Amino acid sequence: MDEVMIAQVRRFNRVVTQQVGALTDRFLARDRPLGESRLLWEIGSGSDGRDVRSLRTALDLDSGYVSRLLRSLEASGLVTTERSPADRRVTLARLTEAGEAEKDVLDERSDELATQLLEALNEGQRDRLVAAMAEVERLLTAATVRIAPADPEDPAARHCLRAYAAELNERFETGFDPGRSIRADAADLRPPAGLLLLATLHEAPVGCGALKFHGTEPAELKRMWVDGSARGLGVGRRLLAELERRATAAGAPAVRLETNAALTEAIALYRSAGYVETDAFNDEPYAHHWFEKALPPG
Amino acid sequence: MDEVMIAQVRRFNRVVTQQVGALTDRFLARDRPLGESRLLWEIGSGSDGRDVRSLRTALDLDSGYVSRLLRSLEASGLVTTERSPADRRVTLARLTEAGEAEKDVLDERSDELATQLLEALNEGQRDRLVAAMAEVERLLTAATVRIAPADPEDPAARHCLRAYAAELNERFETGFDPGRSIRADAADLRPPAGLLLLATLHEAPVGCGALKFHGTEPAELKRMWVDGSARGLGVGRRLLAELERRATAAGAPAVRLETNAALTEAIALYRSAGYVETDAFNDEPYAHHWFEKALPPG
DNA sequence: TCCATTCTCTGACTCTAGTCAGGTTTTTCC
DNA sequence: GGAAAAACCTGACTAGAGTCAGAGAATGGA
Repeated sequence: MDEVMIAQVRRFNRVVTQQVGALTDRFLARDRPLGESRLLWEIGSGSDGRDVRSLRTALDLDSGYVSRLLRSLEASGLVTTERSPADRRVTLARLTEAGEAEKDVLDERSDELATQLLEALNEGQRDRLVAAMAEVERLLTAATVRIAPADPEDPAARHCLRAYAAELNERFETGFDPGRSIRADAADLRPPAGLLLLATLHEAPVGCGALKFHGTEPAELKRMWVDGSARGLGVGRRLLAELERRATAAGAPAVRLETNAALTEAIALYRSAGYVETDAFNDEPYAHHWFEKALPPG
Repeated sequence: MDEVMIAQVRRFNRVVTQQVGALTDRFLARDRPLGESRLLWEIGSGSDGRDVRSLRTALDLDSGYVSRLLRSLEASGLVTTERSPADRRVTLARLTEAGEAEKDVLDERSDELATQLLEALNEGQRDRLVAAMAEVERLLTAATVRIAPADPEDPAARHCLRAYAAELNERFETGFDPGRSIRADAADLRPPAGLLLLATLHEAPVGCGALKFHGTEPAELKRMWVDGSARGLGVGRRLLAELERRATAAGAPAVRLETNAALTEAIALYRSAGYVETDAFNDEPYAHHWFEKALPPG
């Protein structure tokens, strides 16, 4: 890695944590511990109440700690809690009117902070700053996406596979019925028969991709999907590259896939990654295009 | 201010402080309180020792607190302190060999963190991230520069005025002797005769600019200077705009200035800000060009 | 010389943040 | 139905971060 780049990243980290980080904290904490403000903010204005479990994972806090913070917010009249009717073990937290007002104040202060930052700049600088911030945010998010194998029965993986099917059903002119399509069960996507890669951002699943191995025959690419919120971050490309690496490692001479004409971005991705359209190598009813890419010998 | 911009800045703040801030802290604190690591880092590798006072202002910490942190670092053998020979009230802190080694470890971890961030991206994304980070850093720094009037005898102002003279002396072919130039004493740059604006980044002075008023005659622009470290941030332009605003407020119909041909960036700035070259209106020996700009009636 | 100021240190605190080990109530799975 | 797991809560702690008042030594200015 280039030293100049590393130095730039470090300088950025220092400047940003000092200027933005410190300010943000100072603005958020107003006569109240920072933890409480953050929790207040995170509970947000959902009318249904936010379950404590999701608060814990979102803020990465100890369950006892969150419980105590909630008690304290309740004591100040900013939050109410109740047990969920659906599962009476889980607690739902909800902002009171005073809590909403307090959150609005935090919002305002946050806006104020941002405005103050922008005000010192002229219009051209402002535009460039905002554009650069968007770029940094996007790429930092992209850099945070982790790709790792997962079991197809794992809840996060199942979420992705369901979302995949739902999206196909929405986008295909004919809809999509998994029963009519060539099957790829959990067992097919689990080593040694195949494998499934999961892309996660923080703890949330944002994409997947799978392989079915066929010994010394080409491996089949399956279940490529990226969540809408994570598109444009290069997740698909990274999944594809990692799948190819693993196919090579498993001894496959090539990767094959079939796809539907409605999936234009996917097709563009395959082409730009070096996949070449070939004759149909199976009778998948939903497919319009078949692609193949030779792998370097592993 | 545009709502979209504000929203982007806020999103940036959230994402970046979470990802960068949290990581940085985690990396810096290794079996040692974060405060100590930060202090260790800030003391740095100067062979002369760092005076405790400057550490306090740099980290914005209570004097008692810093003292305690230093004791603790001393106890771990990472730092030595001694009284300054010049002023035996001030303490100088210096890293021991073990302290240097520890700082190197922190450096390495910081590099590692940056590398890890970049590694998840492909080459194109990496280049774009680094470029955007540089832009954000630069503009964030620019936005942090504050411009305010100051007394010409104030230490920070004197620093700027000295630096101004030193730079002219260096850049003018003939050198610069303030005695031969038209005078602008402290009294001339203090209301109501005139005024001095100071640009500061955090607490450090990085630029200045002054006006001498002449009743209903054009005001004279004097002592425009920007520190090398702050060039390219639009500080000069902001100083100029603010001086014009204040000249208008003081009832001046125009602003005039003379300048030397060696100061090419300054001349470019004046032209692009709407200044027009005129005949010589004084006999300043160091001047090659005279400019004037009409002000809107205040 | 003497008085105000500067610089640092110490002691005595407070508060926030966070951890850990149970314990209770529900729910789920077999 | 019963055991295991999940979700949350409480109590008891620890450590870090920081504040404040005051003391002592050195310095600078009148």
